[in-house]
Amino acid sequence: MSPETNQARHDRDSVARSALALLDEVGLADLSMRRIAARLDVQPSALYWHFTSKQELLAELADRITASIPRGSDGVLATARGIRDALFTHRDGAELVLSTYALQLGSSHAQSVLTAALEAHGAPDAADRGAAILHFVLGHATLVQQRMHADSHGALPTAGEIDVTAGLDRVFDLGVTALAGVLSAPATPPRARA
Amino acid sequence: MSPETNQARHDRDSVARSALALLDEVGLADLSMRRIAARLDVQPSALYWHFTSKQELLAELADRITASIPRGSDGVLATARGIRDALFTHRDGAELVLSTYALQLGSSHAQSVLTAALEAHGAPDAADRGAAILHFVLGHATLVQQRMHADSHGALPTAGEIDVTAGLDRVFDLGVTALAGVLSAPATPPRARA
DNA sequence: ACCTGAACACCGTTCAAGT
DNA sequence: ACCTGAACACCGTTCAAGT
Repeated sequence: MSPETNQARHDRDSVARSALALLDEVGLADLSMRRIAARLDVQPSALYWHFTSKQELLAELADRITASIPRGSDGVLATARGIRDALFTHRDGAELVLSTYALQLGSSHAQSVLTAALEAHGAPDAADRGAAILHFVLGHATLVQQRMHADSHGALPTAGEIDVTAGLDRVFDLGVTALAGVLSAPATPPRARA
Repeated sequence: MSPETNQARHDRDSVARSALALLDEVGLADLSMRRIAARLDVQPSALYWHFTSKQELLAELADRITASIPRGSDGVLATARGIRDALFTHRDGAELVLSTYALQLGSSHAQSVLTAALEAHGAPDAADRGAAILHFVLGHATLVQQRMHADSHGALPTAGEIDVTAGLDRVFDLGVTALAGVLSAPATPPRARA
């Protein structure tokens, strides 16, 4: 009985996976190194063998979230939805990716997927439009996700029976198609050019 | 010599102003209740006479930042720039307003100024476009502001001599004009309708 | 009306030392 | 290679008590 007696012995991957699971349970604000350590039955200082700082751990989590973004979706809108949905996969995922991206840590996978989709569509300023769409998606998703969670637990001024999330999908689609350029706008079919 | 002997005696306004000044010096991450209290020569617990929580204080700061957004600028792009510049007026202003707005605390002054500008321009979906532009501006400004400050202090992977801020103004203008609708696009002058 | 003093339950990080 | 134990310098918040 030497293999799984009860000693833990973790590595980078097991720490990150445990942290990601804890993120879903308690949210980013309560995701502390001490809580992660407790979940692994380990002293807080043990985490610093695997990650040099909390920031590095968070960057790893952000990378795992963006890594699940599907490449080569059909069209810019579908790609943008893929990014948004990846952010929504984990609690506070948008906020986490936004702040990590701002500090220029973590990969730029989302950015590259977006510009690829734009180039495939023949957009003129693929790089600039890709950046703009990414900024919009991150801002939008951060706002919506925080609001969604605040709604589910009643901790805000409830304005009657109105669902605050209603209409936000419409705003998202409008935003992405507008930023992508006239080519992929759904309401106005592209007029054949001479 | 009774008026200004040395006793402090503060109110809501003096606390908020001191906190805003400290924000510019140390940034949002290091803006603690204890630091604000120290700056006012007061015990940390004294702050809770004026604000029920740190979150309420931060919401007040966010309101003061957005209150400086000018109403009735000429055009949607100018209005959006006014919002961005107001966020840039204080260190981490964009991040602060974004997170406060997400929690649905603080005023929606920025939102209303934007939709007003859009309606004045005769945009069809003024409310939706206003929301989309606000999400874009908040996401964009948060990203840019964090990157700007990381640049000025050398704490990131410097990719040669390239200025990271270069081209971001272009992305901002492109994003806002695209989201506002074809009417106010600068590169393509509005073709006279029949 | 506004503040002190003391406490409670937490943080991230470092570092010698253990196995 | 991976972890413990103990410490350091912090947090936000509460609450009785002072003036």
